[in-house]
Amino acid sequence: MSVDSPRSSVFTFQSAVHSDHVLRCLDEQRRRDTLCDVTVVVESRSFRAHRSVLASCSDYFSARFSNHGEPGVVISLPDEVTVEGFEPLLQFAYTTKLLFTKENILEIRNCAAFLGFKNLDNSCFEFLIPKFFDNTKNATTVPRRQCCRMKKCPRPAKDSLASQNTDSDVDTDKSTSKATKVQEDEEQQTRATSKLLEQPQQSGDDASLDTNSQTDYSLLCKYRKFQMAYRMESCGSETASMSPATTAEDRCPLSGKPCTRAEDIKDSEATSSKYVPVKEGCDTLASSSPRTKRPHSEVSEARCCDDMSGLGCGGSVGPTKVKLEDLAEEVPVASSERPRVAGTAGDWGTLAPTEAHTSGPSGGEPESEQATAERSSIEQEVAEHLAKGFWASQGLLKQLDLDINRRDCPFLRDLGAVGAHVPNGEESSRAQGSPCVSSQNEESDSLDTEGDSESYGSERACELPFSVEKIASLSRNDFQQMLKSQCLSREQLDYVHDVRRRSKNRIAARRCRKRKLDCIHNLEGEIEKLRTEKDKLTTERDRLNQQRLLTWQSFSGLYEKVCSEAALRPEQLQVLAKYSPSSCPLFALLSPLKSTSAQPQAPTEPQDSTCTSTSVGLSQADSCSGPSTSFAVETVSGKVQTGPQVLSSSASSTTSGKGFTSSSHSSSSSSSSEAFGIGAFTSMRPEPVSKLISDK
DNA sequence: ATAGGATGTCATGCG
DNA sequence: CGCGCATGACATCCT
Repeated sequence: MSVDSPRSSVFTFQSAVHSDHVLRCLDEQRRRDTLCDVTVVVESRSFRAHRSVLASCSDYFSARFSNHGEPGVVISLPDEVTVEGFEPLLQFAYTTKLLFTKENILEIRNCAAFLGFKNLDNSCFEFLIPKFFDNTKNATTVPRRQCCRMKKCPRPAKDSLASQNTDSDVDTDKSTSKATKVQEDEEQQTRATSKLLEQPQQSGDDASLDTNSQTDYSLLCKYRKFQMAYRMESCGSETASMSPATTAEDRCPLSGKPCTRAEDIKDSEATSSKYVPVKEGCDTLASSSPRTKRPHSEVSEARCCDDMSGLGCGGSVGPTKVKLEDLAEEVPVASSERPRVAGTAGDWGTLAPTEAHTSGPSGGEPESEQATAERSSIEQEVAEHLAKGFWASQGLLKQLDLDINRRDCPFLRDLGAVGAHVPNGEESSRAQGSPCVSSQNEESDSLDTEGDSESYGSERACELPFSVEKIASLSRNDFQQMLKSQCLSREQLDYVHDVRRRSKNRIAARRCRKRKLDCIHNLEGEIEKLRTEKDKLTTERDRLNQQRLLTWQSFSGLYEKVCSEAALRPEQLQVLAKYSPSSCPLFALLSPLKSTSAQPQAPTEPQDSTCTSTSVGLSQADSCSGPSTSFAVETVSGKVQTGPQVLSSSASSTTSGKGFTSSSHSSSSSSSSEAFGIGAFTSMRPEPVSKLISDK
């Protein structure tokens, strides 16, 4: 919208939300199947959509629709496109958000390539796929594709995934320009890639396994002195199990989907010790030039190095053809660099501990700190990469775009949403109004938890030859060995131990808090469950009461009928009542005689033996009602309708039945009144009564 | 300005 | 005895 001013100046107002709004409306329409003019059939599943939207996003659809002018067209996609891959893409088309998991990223990528989906930065796939699937491999064999692509660095021929991906990406680009023509090629690529990625896919399964394995831990027990938590944690440290939240909430900060951490965690043991210093070394390189003034390309390159270092890229990379690991291992951080490196927001070395935050509120299994750090570092790295790609693709990653908050980046926004600290030059998501690039220096000192001023100030003073995170992440033995290998002063030793203690404690505190939260959540769930159960039981009780009343009334009618037909005299009735439980409706018939109200308005509860009356103790019977009697009532009601054959067996099988029968014949004052409990009530059936009467 | 959440740190107890 | 962990308490920062 533009408005002409009185003077010839032209002002432009550009809505920042308009496009979002339009897209949102389109998505809404799609969901409601409003104004949709195409049905896309994928694997026998139909998706309604707008041709214009699809065509805008996909060369494939664009080409297809150009041949179908009429609305209401149904397009069946070839087998190469699967629901698993297409659905996220469709969602992306309408929401700009691509939800992916480690499991479906390949499928999405293949579908995107096939369909020529635009604006899905290939570098995302380039980055994500190897990140997801190659991490368990020897890190040094995994090239950082973004670097390598540009530099065409040599790759091990066996690193099929990487090379394949790279090649595929090229094809993807191709397909973007002429999707319909490269379908065959794409198919081949797809198949080849899938084949080659079989192994990685397994790692994905592992991840899911781990995910599942951790869903069954009870936080409630943790609450009780955290016993279970303790057990699970010790377990989780080994199995790298994740939280149930992950589960649910412990989703990848990038996508809201379950993360790949399990895999990452698994090899964290193997990589973490290397991982951190490598980053440092790389960062040392990266930080050798002024961060703020570095053009984006350089930033990316530096980042690329970082990323690569994370992967342990052994190939030559980018502008700095240095084997980073060697650098990190061999070059002790100079005192002049160290503080900056450590305190710099972009320091990968500070990443691991910081990232442990990501596991915090998202819930989940207490992980080993290394596992957490490692897993999180992957997530962070992925997020960072995606963020870069996002900004770059949006043309926002420029020095001048100081008003772009990292929050505007979907990846980092999500990352921040889970409480993650964002490492690197870009300050943490907490920082307000922070420019995504320009803040690198300004915020550099306030970044990492591990990089608090005190730590690094002291570290600077001590000039320690190793990083803080190394201090914290090493095992006890390794730590001791490292200390021995270094000739440290007393002050340095104290400081190192202090750092280690605080770091450990920090992580422990996180675990502790997370457990508490999980316990609270679990207890809430349990309360809700119990509440539901209570409601259910209350309803059941009411129903049973109602049924009991009806049963009692039915019995009363039957007894009355029988007695009237038999024309029993009051004495006979009393005799009969003598051997009947007070709960028997027979008493109702005696009420006129005894001038008591045996009333069914409050149906007499079948009583316990302790309150059974051998005489006509109606009032007693009333007073003996108890909650446990409802079962008996149900028994009665159930058997009343079962007929004589059941009744006879039931009566003869119960002691009360026997007592009733025998006493009726002997007319002895049976002391078996105690037997007139539930069973007695159960045995009080019309048939025995009539039999008794007839016997009489 | 203030409340509340998140996080780090310290002290303490336990294994 | 040293160490790691769990946890309560407190401080600080941030929203």
